[in-house]
Amino acid sequence: MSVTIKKIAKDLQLAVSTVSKALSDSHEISAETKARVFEYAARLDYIPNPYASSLKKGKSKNIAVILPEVADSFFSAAINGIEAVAQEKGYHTMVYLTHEDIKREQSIVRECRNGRVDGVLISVVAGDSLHEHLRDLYTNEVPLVFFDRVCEPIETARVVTDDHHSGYIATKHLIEQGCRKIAFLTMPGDLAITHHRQQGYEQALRENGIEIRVLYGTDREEENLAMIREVLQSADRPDGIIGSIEKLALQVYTTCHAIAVNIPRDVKVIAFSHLQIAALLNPPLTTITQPAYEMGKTAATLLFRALEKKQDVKHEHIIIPSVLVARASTEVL
Amino acid sequence: MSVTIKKIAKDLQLAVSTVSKALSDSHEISAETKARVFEYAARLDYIPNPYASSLKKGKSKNIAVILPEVADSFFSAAINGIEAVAQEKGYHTMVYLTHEDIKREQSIVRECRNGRVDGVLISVVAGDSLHEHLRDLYTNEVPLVFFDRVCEPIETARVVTDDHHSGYIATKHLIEQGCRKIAFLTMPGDLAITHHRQQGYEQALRENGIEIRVLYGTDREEENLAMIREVLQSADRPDGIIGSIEKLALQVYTTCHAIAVNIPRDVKVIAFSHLQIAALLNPPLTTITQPAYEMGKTAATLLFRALEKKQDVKHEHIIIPSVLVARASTEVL
DNA sequence: GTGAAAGCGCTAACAC
DNA sequence: GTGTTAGCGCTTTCAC
Repeated sequence: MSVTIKKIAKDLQLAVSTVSKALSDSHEISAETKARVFEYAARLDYIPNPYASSLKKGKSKNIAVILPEVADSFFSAAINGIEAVAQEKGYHTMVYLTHEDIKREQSIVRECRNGRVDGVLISVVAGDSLHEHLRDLYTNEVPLVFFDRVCEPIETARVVTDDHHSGYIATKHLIEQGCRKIAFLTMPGDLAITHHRQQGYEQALRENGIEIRVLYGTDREEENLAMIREVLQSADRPDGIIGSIEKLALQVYTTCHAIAVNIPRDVKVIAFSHLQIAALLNPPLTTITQPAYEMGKTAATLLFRALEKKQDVKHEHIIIPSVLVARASTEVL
Repeated sequence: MSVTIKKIAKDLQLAVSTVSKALSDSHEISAETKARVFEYAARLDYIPNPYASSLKKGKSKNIAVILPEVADSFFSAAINGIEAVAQEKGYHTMVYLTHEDIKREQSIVRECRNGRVDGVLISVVAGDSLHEHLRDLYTNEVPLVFFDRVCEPIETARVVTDDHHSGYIATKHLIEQGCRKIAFLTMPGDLAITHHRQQGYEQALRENGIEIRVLYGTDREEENLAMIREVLQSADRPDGIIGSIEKLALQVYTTCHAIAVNIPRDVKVIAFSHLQIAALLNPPLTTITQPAYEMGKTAATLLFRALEKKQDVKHEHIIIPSVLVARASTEVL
């Protein structure tokens, strides 16, 4: 068995409560006793049982990070930011992946409601508008922070990037580079983030009298590749494509390579992406780069404000700007 | 307050233990009572307090995944595999990042020793040979599985890829493509994984009477870029480079782009990498692709065998082969 | 400054 | 088939 307060108390001929207080450096305990306890605890390599104290205190020192997936470079970077803050604050990070499945999201969120975690950071699944499970968290007073993909009907803290504006400047960029037939490649469903990007796109097109053309991808890669191929080989092939999701943009690249459509000569491509190596692609990919690490860090910091300082952060809506990095994929030849 | 067994017992005029047994579907309890309990629990949306049961049962249903970082595509994919298995088994995944810092690794591992987690999956930090903290886990009977980066002196379950052989075939591949001055780019420190790759490299060179040339990177990107640049501009520039770490290989790409050294004409490049988009790079990068998702999944499965079936998996050393995918970066022009 | 005792929510041995 | 009870390891009143 591992060493407990009880054992320390017995060996040191002290009461359990005295040891407990000594270990938490209570002012009620004499310096001398504290020293004895600390020293002995260190000698036995005492590590407190987190469950006993969690049970008693009603807090776990755990946070949940619920993500659609982690293969994506955006979420990897975000985890980094979140975990960094959590570790600094002495919290533990539980990671859950929903794989874009609302059922999983629901059951995961449900499990977050009985003390296993003190707070939740979430980037919601795409494609569905159910959100009662999130509201329930809320009712159970588990602080909740949205980052990147928010669920708009739930009024709580959120950290996002300026998606509308990003969609707008991405589109303007293509127009400036001479594109006149610009397609917006996105996923179906009601993901606020892609909607906002699309709205920015549409606004820019409207201002320039250009026709709107939205293409929808699916979860299946082969289907997407076939669809993209068809579009690129069609008579009115777009001369510019905006990938609202990194994965989709890369599928455009794959297709172009496969059927020898030249980027940027035949079609210019810009992507919402967090890829570190966009510059190493063929051709280097113009990106709207989201501040993933920053967003993760900020979201976590917000959560800890709610947890530790009991501050109400419900109404904090933080927007961290993305930056457009122009590269060869949108160059005028 | 949230709903507890006590409340259900009181409302249903049953004993706490009866409710507890009913909820765990014990055969001691009548079907009728079970039904009443289940129904009422569902109606109140009862969620068991994990800490109470963990405290009592001495197990947490949590596992720890300790990684150097997560920005890397390899570890992202591995987390995916691990989390998938954990979720299926009803376990929770705690993710910890060491950022290659042995001190952090030590303190994280220490925290895993008092019941917070039932088992640990780890890919150890590079560059240091301290491992007493790992041995301690061991002594506390916390099952431990190494994946990818193992700590060899600790005799426990491990899931790795065939690094020696991979190093060997990577080198042979370069030789077959006509390279005669082949450099191995790696990190200093005693990481078994890079050592094995290096040994494979050295063996292939020895068999072909080619001189060994090992280049060491650091944690600082600028330093690496400067070093790589110097090597590429030197009189006896290598005609082939093996990146034993994905990041280093990409730094070679960055440098080549910057100083207009042509891959593969001037220098051929092959990398140990899990990049999905290696084919989209300029030029497409030849890789030794590690089965990251598989490795994560296998490691987790092994851990659960130890946890659930109490099987001794200490002596399981599973090797999952990597595959060489030849692309343009090693093409003969 | 220290100790005794209750109790967090749950489980499991044992009694009835 | 159901209830009583003790206790997991810790914190926190409240006595002394």
